[in-house]
Amino acid sequence: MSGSQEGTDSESLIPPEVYNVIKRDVRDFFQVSDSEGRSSEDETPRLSFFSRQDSLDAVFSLTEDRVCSKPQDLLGHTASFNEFQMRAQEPLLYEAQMPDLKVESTEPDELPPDPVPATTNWDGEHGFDVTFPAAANSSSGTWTWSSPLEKLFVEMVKTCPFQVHVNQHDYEPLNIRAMLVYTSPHYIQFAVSRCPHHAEASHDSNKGCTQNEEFLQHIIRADHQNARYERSPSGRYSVVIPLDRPPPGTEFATLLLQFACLGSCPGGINRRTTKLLLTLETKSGKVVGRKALDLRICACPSRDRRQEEKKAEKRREDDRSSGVPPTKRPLTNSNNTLGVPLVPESKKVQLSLDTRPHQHGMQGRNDSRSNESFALKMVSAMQDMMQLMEFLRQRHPDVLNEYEQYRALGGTTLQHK
Amino acid sequence: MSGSQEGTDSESLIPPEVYNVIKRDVRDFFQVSDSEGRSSEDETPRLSFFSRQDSLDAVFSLTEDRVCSKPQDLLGHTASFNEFQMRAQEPLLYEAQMPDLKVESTEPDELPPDPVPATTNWDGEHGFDVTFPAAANSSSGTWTWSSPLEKLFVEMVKTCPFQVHVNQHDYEPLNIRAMLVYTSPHYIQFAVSRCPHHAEASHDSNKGCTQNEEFLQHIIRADHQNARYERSPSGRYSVVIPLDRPPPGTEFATLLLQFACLGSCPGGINRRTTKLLLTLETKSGKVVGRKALDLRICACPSRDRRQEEKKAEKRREDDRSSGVPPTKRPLTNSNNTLGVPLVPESKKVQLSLDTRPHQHGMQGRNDSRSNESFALKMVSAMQDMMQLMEFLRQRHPDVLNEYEQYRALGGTTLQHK
DNA sequence: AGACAAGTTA
DNA sequence: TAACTTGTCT
Ligand SMILES: [Zn+2]
Ligand SMILES: [Zn+2]
Repeated sequence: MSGSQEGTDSESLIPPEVYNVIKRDVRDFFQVSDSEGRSSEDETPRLSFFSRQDSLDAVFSLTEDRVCSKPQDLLGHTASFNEFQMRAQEPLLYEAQMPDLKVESTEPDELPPDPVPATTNWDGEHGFDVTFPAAANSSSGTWTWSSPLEKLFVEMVKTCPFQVHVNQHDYEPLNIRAMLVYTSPHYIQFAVSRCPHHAEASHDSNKGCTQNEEFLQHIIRADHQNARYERSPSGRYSVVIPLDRPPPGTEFATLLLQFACLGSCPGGINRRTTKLLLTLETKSGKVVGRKALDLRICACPSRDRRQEEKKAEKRREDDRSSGVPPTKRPLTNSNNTLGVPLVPESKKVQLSLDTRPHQHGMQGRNDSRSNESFALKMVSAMQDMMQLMEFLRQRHPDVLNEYEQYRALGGTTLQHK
Repeated sequence: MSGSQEGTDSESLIPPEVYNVIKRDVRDFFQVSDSEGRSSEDETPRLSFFSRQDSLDAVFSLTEDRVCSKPQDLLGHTASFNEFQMRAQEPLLYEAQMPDLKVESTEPDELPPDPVPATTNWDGEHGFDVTFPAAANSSSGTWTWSSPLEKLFVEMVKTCPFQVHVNQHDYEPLNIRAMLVYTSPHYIQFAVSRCPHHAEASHDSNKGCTQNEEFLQHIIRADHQNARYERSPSGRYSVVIPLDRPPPGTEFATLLLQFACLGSCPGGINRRTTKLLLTLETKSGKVVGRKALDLRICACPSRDRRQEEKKAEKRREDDRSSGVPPTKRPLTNSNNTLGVPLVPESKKVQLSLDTRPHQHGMQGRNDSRSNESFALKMVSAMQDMMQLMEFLRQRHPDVLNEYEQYRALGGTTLQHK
């Protein structure tokens, strides 16, 4: 622990409901465990904001150090982290808040390339969108789409149909590229590939396939004659499928994909959450649209969907009872607790703390508990830190690296334990 | 289904308790599933008496065809299959019944070699035995020995101490060889090796180890300076450790072993049960003692031990309520229902059916259910078939092959579905 | 679909 | 150690 604040104090100051909501959201967002990161079988995340050594308590006291060391009566905005998580999936909202940072309206070449692929939706001028057949949905067995979760659940190596919508009037020939990425900022840097077991040429799932060494590493398979399997220089696997024109009278073309590993595969995805990244590309490879879908490859799609939807319900319940409002709250420069303006570092961000009180009223219930405002302030601070990280990840991975080194060298403010 | 007997009939003729006990024992013994063998991820057992196509019902009607087609009032001996399974672990008993087939009292060279290693205990002239420290037992956490089950439960890559007893007065230098084998007759033919995930050189469990390609395949590791890792021509991995003399005043030497895969590893052991085979060998490699221990490598040894012991208790309960006596019953030529004398085929076994009524009284409760005698007869028949298989496996694998081909060609008596 | 199995997390 | 997760069996 650093400074004057004891780690256990931070917990005692927070009402348990709020504390639990914070814990829950940090866990889900980063996919770190309560005690010591994920199992030893994992790749070590390079981005170690919540490193192996940090218990959540330690992280919390760090937050206090940075944001709350001077007692103030901050009644910050209140929102749980999952709200932020949702925001990250809403580029339009994001863009509205940060006009300097048009993520998707410009050339894709401007985006941080391969190591950290963009996962924001962008319909583009072709009106790109992906939907699923309403029929057979949620009951068929081999796959099911959850609208409330916006998440697809599929069995391994079973064909799943994607309805690809592109403006009919446009006759430029286009491709769809499909790629998997990890959802968590901890893991998004790593390429998603098949586990050693399923990548063995002798495995059943590889019978009758091109016994190409590289192909065995591809989780995504396209049921299409002209599918082209690619491996990027950074090691990411994707498959490129020519976009067939929708049949006359139909407003979409159907894309057939399979996924050749389970989300639980040891040595592979290993229970990390994933997104399916579908990008619309010109024949020359220029990205003109993007859609990122949460994807879970599992043995029992319908059971797991039911389970996750129930869990999401419980989550909303907990939000309510902890006073954290479930409504989305756009983050702007005027309501963030970090004091770091939401502009890129290249534009001369001053990194000094800004601890001015925020004037936004509490949006949850305002009950009699004396610690409430502190607790909610904590939530806000954590939330902003996470958003900052996401921002850096997307815009300035180099800064994250720098930060990392800083921590590795035992930077005074952040050092603890 | 073959012949005049419908598969479903066989079930209806058997009291449910008895039927369930049969099913239970066949499943556990062969590790076949009720419907279609094990998961598709498996090696295909060459020995397919219960093949992928055979439901248990089909197998049952087969049994009737062969043994019970002529209605007879056979009140056969009654015993569940697990009794047989236990018998297989008792070579002395075995030998007493089949004096022509001294399994362990002769040169090991006479035994069916590598592809089917012997798993019978043999203390030999050195009084070879293996025990476990009584302390720390069942509570320590990383390993626990279950006396009732005669089974060792260990965590992966945790050191477990084996107390090796050898007559003190013998000064010949000896080795211990440790090897894993599958328990089920279906799988014992396959070498046990590490799963692809854990066999990757980059895996944590291989840090600081000889990065020898072969070593990565060894599940068993010995904490001993002079341990020698071997791979047999048939692909079985074992480790040979010089047997240290017991310290003066002690009657055993301590052998330290680790196991570098879980019993559940996909692409590896894959939930099949295993035995740890410890053989006492002279320096020239002659086997002079053997001990086979049931072994489960798992993440929660104590939980799983508790669970299996509870299950064994329930099993005895079911035996009792189904009228199948839990006592061991030696099988001899005079009480087997198969009509196949228990001598090797090389000694001119006639394979004709022998359906003479057996005079052995029922040993279980003799209640009013009309189907009881038929059901118990079924139990006997199945039991004998299983013993026959075990016998063939140990003594005449070539005959099993022949039988297999016979079935593959659609042998009339056995063919079904 | 429900129950079980077995690694992981709390 | 209990609860949860998630593949597999019934
Ligand atoms: Zn896999
Ligand atoms: Zn393994």
